[in-house]
Amino acid sequence: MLDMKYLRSHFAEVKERLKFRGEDMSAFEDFEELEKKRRELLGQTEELKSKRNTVSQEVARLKKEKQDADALIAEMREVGEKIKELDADLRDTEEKLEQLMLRMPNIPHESVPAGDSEEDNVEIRTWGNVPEFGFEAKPHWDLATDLDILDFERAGKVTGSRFTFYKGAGSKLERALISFMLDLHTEEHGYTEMMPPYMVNRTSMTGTGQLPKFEEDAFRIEAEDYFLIPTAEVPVTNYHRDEILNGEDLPIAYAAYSACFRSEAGSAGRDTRGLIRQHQFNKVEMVRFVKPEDSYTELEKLTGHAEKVLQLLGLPYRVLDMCSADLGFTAAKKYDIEVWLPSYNEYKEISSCSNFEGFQARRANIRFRREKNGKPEHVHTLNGSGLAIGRTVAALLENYQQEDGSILIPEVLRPYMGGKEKIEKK
RNA sequence: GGAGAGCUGUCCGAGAGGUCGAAGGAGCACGAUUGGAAAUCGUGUAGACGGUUACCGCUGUCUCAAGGGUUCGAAUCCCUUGCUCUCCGCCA
Repeated sequence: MLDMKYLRSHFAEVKERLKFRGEDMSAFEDFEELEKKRRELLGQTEELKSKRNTVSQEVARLKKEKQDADALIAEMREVGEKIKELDADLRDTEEKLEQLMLRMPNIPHESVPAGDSEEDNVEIRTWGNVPEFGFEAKPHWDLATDLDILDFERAGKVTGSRFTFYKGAGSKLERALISFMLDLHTEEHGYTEMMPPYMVNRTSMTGTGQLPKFEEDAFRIEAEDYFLIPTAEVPVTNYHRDEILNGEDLPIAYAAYSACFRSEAGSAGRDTRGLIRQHQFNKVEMVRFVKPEDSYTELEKLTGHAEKVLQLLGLPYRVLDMCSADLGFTAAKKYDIEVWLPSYNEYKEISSCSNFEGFQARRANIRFRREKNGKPEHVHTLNGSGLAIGRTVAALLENYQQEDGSILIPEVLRPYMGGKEKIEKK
């Protein structure tokens, strides 16, 4: 959510910035009028309440002195009715204003490149060498099925499409990657490990920006009105919802493993094979709560932490600076990290590192105090995948495949794989 | 799932229709005292949203789990929801 006071005084400017990201502003045209109406109603009702308060004290005094207060009480009864009316009107106006605000996307940072589509994202660096195979390389779904380490078919029977069973060395590899990434982030990068709930309530989903606009992307538990988390970002960011943090404790950094659930509404027909687009996948997520003035250096740091995982795994990747059209609803600035995927013969997103500035902090009411008795300010929040595990498995299988269909295990993972050097057919 | 108890400020805890943003402690901050500390004493110690303002500030409204209701007036009475605790049942 944007800052209401800022919006009030810079509405024209904000409109320009949001048009820059391709947002249709017609839905927000009512903002100024609603905002003005809100303040008018607030002024009126507060004035009456003030009157009621003073007169009520007067009534108390008269009664104490055994004097007649009936006239005042009658008068206040009317005032009470009027207040009730105004309050109802005010509530209605505030509700409309809030709904509007909750659907207004974040303002892009000035460094965000202009663009109309994902074509305009800017590649800012690449790392590693794209492998060249002296044989016909296979996609990971074929490799994995041959090795009997993934079973998409039976998952289809047991649940439905876009699910999988990990099996044997495949399951162990998934587990190894989770442990490896968590250990790296906690031991080398200073994160505190966390395992969050996989279901959250509506308030949490609204806090991080998945709701109200993107409800169809999430799985919902109807009986409780809970949502399966699409990413650990949701529970972990909301961990500090409605809190005032101690400025000295910032930055606060959490690394959380969780399963993630996405309905993939609107993705029918895309990436139908393999691990790339599943309804359920594992991910290690990094979340940072920082001071506003630090958030852009923090974003570089966070992105570096995600890149480090790929470097240690020896997987070639590139980093993209997301253009104005591809920023997503909540981010002010976003880098995507894409790993090389031989089966696609291109780079494919494996991590997304974002600076939300105060956008989530305002929604979720996460603040901090610089000094003991200082005024609370909103923190800036950031998060990034470090990394999506399923896609990492896909990349490992494809990039480390051998001619005989076996998979070489990168050195850093071997301690987590019982010392095993390769995955091969039994 | 059944029965019961509770939810007040950073924490503990009073409060039972008007004088309550809320007694009293503790904690914390600052000051006095001290060679320094402990102890002691003094002072201070919410947030949101408006108005006003160059700034310090001043001022109004709201907030005692959340939302609604009764009343001239609600922390206090009523209703709904959430959460916590105890006992029973079921259970990884």
